[in-house]
Amino acid sequence: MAKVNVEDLVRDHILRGVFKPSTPLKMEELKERFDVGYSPIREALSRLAGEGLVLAEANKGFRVRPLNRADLYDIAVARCAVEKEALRRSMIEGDDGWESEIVAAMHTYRKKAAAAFDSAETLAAWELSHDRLHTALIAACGSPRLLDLQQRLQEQHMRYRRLIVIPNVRADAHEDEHERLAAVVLERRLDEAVAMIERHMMITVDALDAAGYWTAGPEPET
Amino acid sequence: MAKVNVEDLVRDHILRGVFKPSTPLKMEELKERFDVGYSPIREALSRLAGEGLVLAEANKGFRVRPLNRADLYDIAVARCAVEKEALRRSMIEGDDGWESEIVAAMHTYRKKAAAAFDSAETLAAWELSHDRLHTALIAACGSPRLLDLQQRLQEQHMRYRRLIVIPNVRADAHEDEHERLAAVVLERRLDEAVAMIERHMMITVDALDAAGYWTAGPEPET
DNA sequence: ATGCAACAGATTATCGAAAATATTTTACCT
DNA sequence: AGGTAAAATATTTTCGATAATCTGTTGCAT
Repeated sequence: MAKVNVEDLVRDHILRGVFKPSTPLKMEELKERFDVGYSPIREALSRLAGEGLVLAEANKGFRVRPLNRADLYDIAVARCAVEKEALRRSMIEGDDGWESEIVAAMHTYRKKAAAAFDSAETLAAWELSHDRLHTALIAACGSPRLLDLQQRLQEQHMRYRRLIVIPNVRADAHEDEHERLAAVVLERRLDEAVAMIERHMMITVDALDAAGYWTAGPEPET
Repeated sequence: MAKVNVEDLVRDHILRGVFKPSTPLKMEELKERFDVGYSPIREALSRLAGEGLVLAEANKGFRVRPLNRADLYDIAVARCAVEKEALRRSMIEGDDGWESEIVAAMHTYRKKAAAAFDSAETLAAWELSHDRLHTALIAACGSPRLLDLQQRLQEQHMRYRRLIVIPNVRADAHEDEHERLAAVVLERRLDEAVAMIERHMMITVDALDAAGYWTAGPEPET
């Protein structure tokens, strides 16, 4: 069998929703499913706990981190801190290569967005191109830590974004916030870009609020 | 024997410099020293790797993360992103309780700073009060993630700060940047405070540069 | 001498049994 | 019935033996 990494495997399962929020991650079950011993599983879960996708309670094992509004809002706040600073630095330092990567990412994003609702696969492809675009924007920031933080926060955000089909993809491309954001970034209008990304971070929070998502069912806090 | 957590134990050893930068963390040795089996050690080291204090290489084990200028600078950049945003939110949301905590932290800091150079213990106490002050400033930001990130970045920063005795404690308290920073924060002069903390983040970078620290010996990059 | 392959020693990574801890069930008393 | 204690079961967590991998060394051919 191909050599696969348990951490990535579990992460994928969580992000794809195979392991649902709050689900206990039983040792026996994971051992069976991935065909590995206890040690690699515990190690992987420990790391994922540090990453924020998994919750660990002493002597009670691990479970998939639950979703709630407060946590989503917090992700947005943290992303705000990271992406604002990273974008600022990126727009100051970014060279021609950086610009062209943005143009390329934007092109892909447009294509994937157009076909987003054709199937589950094209939807996933759209999501991927979306995250890639955001990464491209800050790619020139020069800070490994900011890039890594963005990556992790994007992952955590993804689980929430998938709760609803975000009504953010318009037939008219110019209606899409990303079009305008990318344009402003490439024109190096720094303050405008930072302000835009700050608002942009709140889209999923607002969308779920507008849909009444958190009021519908009884909210599971734990 | 008291029930202790291996992760905290190893973290302390790294931060206190018992385990020096780049030192391989051998399983056998740690097993012996802490009197535990392999599993808890690997788990702890995995988490510490995610935290950034330890480096993990597949099939080559773990070692204490090395120190170099680029990494210190990156810590400063990340702290900049986190503390600027957190301070901003804290200054907007902070109530009377928050203010009084700052006054208290500042008082302690002043006392510890005055006695900082008496002994190794008082120096450590000063460091602790310093980090506590910074935490107090952003305590009202309302974001668990930003608070957690600050904590982790402070830890990572600590190893660098200890490389030199930072000539930042003046007999005249008003010369200390922290005095002015705390004052500006309490007066809610937002833009000034954010600008100050941004500069403040670079103190250790500049101090080590000024001391020629990185040019002295041959820099170990790996 | 130099390069390379096979061997030997050291170290990490994994496994599954055993110990520790939590949870559920049962039995008993008021 | 309601509540508590003890036993039984389920689950996590740790341990040390074993397997896998890396590193350095020897011996041999060029």
